[in-house]
Amino acid sequence: MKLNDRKIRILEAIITDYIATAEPIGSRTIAKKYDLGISPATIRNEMSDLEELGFIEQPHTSAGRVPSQKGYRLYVDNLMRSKELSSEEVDFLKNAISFNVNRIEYMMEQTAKALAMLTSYTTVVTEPKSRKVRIKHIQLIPIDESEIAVVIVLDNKSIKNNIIRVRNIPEYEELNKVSSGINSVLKGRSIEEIDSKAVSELLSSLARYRDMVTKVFKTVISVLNQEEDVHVYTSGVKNLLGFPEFSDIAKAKNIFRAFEEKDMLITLLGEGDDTSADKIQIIIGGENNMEELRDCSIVRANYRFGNDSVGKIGIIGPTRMNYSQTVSVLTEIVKKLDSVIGAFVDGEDGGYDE
Amino acid sequence: MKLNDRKIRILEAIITDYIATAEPIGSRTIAKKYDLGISPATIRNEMSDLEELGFIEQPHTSAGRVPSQKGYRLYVDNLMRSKELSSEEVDFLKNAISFNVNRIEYMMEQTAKALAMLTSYTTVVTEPKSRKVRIKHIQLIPIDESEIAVVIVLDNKSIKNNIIRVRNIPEYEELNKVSSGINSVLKGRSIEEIDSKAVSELLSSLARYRDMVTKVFKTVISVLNQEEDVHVYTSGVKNLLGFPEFSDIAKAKNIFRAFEEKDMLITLLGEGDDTSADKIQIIIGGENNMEELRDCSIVRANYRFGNDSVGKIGIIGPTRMNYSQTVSVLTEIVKKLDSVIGAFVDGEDGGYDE
DNA sequence: TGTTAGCACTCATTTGGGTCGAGTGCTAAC
DNA sequence: GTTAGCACTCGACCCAAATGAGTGCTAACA
Repeated sequence: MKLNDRKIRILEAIITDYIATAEPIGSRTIAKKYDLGISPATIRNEMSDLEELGFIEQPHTSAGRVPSQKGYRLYVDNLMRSKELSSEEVDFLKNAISFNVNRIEYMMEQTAKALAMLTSYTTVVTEPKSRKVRIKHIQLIPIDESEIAVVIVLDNKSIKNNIIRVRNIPEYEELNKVSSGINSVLKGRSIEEIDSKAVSELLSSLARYRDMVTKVFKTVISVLNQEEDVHVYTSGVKNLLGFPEFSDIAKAKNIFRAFEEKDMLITLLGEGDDTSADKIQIIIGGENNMEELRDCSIVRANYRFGNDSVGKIGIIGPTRMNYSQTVSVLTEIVKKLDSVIGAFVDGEDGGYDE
Repeated sequence: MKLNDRKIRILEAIITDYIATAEPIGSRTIAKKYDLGISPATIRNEMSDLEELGFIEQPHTSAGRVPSQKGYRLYVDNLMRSKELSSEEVDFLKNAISFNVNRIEYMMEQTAKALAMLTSYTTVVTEPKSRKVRIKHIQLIPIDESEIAVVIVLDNKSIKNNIIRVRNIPEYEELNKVSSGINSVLKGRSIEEIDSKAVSELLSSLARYRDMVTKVFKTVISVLNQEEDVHVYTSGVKNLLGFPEFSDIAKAKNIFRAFEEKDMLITLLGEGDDTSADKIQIIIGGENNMEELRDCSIVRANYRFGNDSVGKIGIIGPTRMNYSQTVSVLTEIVKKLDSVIGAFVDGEDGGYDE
């Protein structure tokens, strides 16, 4: 049996309609609503074939057909036409997000929110993360008699800090010298580039502060390894409650459980991941391996931060989500983020704030 | 009409039962389940009185009675017996939360999660915040040719940082001197204690770096004013979906909307607030002014951080929530937090980590 | 040979009536 | 003041019939 042009047109009609209405659709309705120039009976025959081919299925005997996972896949890969964003939508995104790279967490939070509002699905955004991040500067700051703060400036513009407790804290000037010593060894290096010989030399030359310096190194390593958990911003979870497929409370609860588990979200965004890929990826229904999210699809993308580090954005909706619009919105936002962040990292963006 | 002892016992029975079952309760059931030594008919008469007094109400003519807001209020204020936590519960809290004050955000997140699990309601926790926070130290760190990081150590153990862009950045040594100058003026001060004369003197003595220093002060002010938005940790939102009162999707969606609005949560935790109060506060049903949360009650408390700054914890459940258990759990956790944080701030807690 | 009209059949959903039972209020007797 | 008895109310539940959207099959048509 061949998937001829007419079958494809019918399949497209079924998917379009189902995306819009969430109701199974029958032959008569297709004939009436979509001008295919053939009668319901013919459509019935074709639908019977489409079902046999696995592109659509029937919830129960006397109901219409709905697209199957395989059907959506065909649609997404071959049929879907990309949709231009309306100027209102572009404006909305521009106004809803303050592209202020100094407050990157805030920006990501706003991005999540804006996407959730625009698509009326759920949005998940992770902070950018890099394996090759380098140290720009390390500074030790005294807090009180028994504590100092270790401030680590990274070359991806983020600043991490941690408090450590040590027994004897040197005077301010002295502490600055220790800072300098540590900097001389670590500055400009990524985790793989740390020279362990230089480190142990430094340790012996600063024997008086051995305890402290060891702790500092420990902190640095843990920061570079990004052991601390990455932030995840979620928005619009409530949106899903509006869709009829989740009006069953039990189902809804299941999905919500997934959204409360940060680890799950991270796997969801990372699964089968090709970090270098610039392309938007679409994961349909059961293609993700999470039982809880079997009735959901995910449209996700990476955004660049500098040359090397990437964050992820995912938009999660019902399987019959509006893929075309979602892809457009996501493309737009990733482009915007890339350009804003890129300009910032390159220093092209003048913008000395007053 | 007087609220005699017998009426109170009946009211208590109604509330206890309704909290457990979420079903309206009738006179016969009370007579059977609770050994009050009177017949259903008598109970009926008393219930009729209780209804007239406004402590209970009838969803519809042929149903039993449910407690009214006024009824819960009476119960919470006068009738409720405080319940000891079981040792399992205490253990659970102890194990679920790693009381590590160096990672305060993490600790708060865990606290929210643990409370949500233990109570099976929703928990909201805000970071501690203080109006009288003082500066302990300020450090300027060079990032590149056009940017420096301003790191501000506060006396509540938190460290804030911000990147500012400036045109001409002095050498490292010179920058340290500027840091020192700024410190001499700001160290140990809260926002109200900043000496504006000293500031302007400093500004003129550092005329070369006027632009930079001005920006640093601006940053400091904004940090001290805590203009940046406070973190809120929420956990267990999905739990509410398990309660029959929210099995109506529309209602659930409404509530979820509230939980996605950070501002709403903050108001919720802060409303009619007495920051100095150590007491646990209970807000029943419509007593909060949020339409969305009319069917919810909130049990909330402040926890201290140092002498002066406070964070808030709120547990949100259906109006018929188990007030007694919730109060106990919350009391326990606040006590624990106060002691952990207190010990840390006072430096009594030795704990030099190895 | 592909298309279509016609028809019997299926089955989820809706509708309406009937019963059940939990609960009430009232009255009269204790 | 308490209780037994009774009529009444009304939501919940069940069941059967009606509805209608949809199908598959067959036979006629172009």
